[in-house]
Amino acid sequence: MTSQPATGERRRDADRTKAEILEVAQREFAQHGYAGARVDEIAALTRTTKRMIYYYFGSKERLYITVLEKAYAEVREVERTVDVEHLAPIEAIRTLAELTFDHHDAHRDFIKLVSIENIHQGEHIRKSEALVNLGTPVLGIIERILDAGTARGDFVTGADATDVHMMISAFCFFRVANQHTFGALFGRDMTAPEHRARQRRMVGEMIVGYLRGGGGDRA
Amino acid sequence: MTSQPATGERRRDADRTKAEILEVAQREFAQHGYAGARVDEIAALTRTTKRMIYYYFGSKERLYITVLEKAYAEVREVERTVDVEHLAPIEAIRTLAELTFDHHDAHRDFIKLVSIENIHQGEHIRKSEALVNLGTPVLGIIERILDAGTARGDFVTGADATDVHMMISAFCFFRVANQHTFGALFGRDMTAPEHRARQRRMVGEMIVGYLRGGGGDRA
DNA sequence: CTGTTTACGAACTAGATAGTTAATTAACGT
DNA sequence: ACGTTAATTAACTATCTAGTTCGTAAACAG
Repeated sequence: MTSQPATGERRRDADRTKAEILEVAQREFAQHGYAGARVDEIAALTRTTKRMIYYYFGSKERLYITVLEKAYAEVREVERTVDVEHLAPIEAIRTLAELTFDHHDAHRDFIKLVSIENIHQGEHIRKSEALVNLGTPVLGIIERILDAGTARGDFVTGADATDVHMMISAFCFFRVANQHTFGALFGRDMTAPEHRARQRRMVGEMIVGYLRGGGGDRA
Repeated sequence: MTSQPATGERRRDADRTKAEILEVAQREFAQHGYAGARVDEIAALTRTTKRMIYYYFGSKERLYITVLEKAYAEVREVERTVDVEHLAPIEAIRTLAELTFDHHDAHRDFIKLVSIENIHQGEHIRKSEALVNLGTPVLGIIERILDAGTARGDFVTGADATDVHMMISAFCFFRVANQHTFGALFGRDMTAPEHRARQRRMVGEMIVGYLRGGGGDRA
């Protein structure tokens, strides 16, 4: 019998140490911003020490970039498994919008990281080849839905896939990202349960209304 | 003849010192975030010293809150002078959306400050009575447009003013706030001139399409 | 012209913070 | 069993940063 406990609980385990650091770092960066997050605090919240952060990640910035990469990788994994193309175009785009809504609603930390990265003019995301090189599958999906819908005559606009993606993302992102200032100014927590279902319907109606051309003719 | 120069250029001028500090502070907070902004750097970029920042504002946090208050005050001033209610409901809401678009497009620093404030869970905005107490006039405007449109039968949805405001803001805010990550991932600078006019039309078509109920019936 | 107030600047400080050094020990192949 | 390497710890440091101390002089009222 060795000193090693049963279920892979080694005292020294590079993978689990790295994973734990990343998990805590994600929370801390999301909560305090890049400059506001403290390496000491991240270390204190793990079962390991600050030295390990530098051992595995080299610097605060590289740790942050790794957190970003991991967060985006998870998003892409979800997008990869989305299958809405068996639906009729209108239902397909509506479903995609609702899935985007659900995803944003469920991944608050990711949204904060994206906000933070934009405050810093995307200087870190640009340093990550992993992020810049890989495109996202979602644009292809939207493109095909748009083509099908236009062919059928369901969609009147010659809408652009990137624009449509932006429109959907904007709605889903905003209600989570700006919940605090919006709440303070308008006295409504957009992310509260009582608004969720209604707003989820809204994204679908918005995007379908737009694509059908309901706002098109100027009169 | 005194030593005082002609055009109000006194060597000591509390108002202009305060104003200069606020102006520089806004840029610095917007560019680096709350924690990332440096009081020393702000001071260095003014014609005065760090001591003056503490003399007039007391602390980094109070300086930041004052910057926020000033930024919001400017927005409210614009909103206050908006007059779209003489237009027919559809044109009124479309015009409001386009004005919101223009305003967000022109006030990048404001958008960054709002993003920063949300990263900090709105903890500073809540400390400002000036911001929490005063509502915004825009909700009233939208409400009246919605009522008029519903009465006429132009708008089918019993849409809520706050929701509509959110939908418009989301689109206008997102394309500016997230331009860097979006640009890095999709290779398109949403805020580039060549996309501006098209996206401006999009907001209007989106909101009108939604309010007319173009995405409503599920089929 | 003079005393008081308001505005200002230079230099300083205590504590925080990213990053390091160097010694230690667990794991693993042989 | 044993030497090598990978993983880990504790303590340290140089620098930065928000906030302060103290002294000075312009502006202004009488």
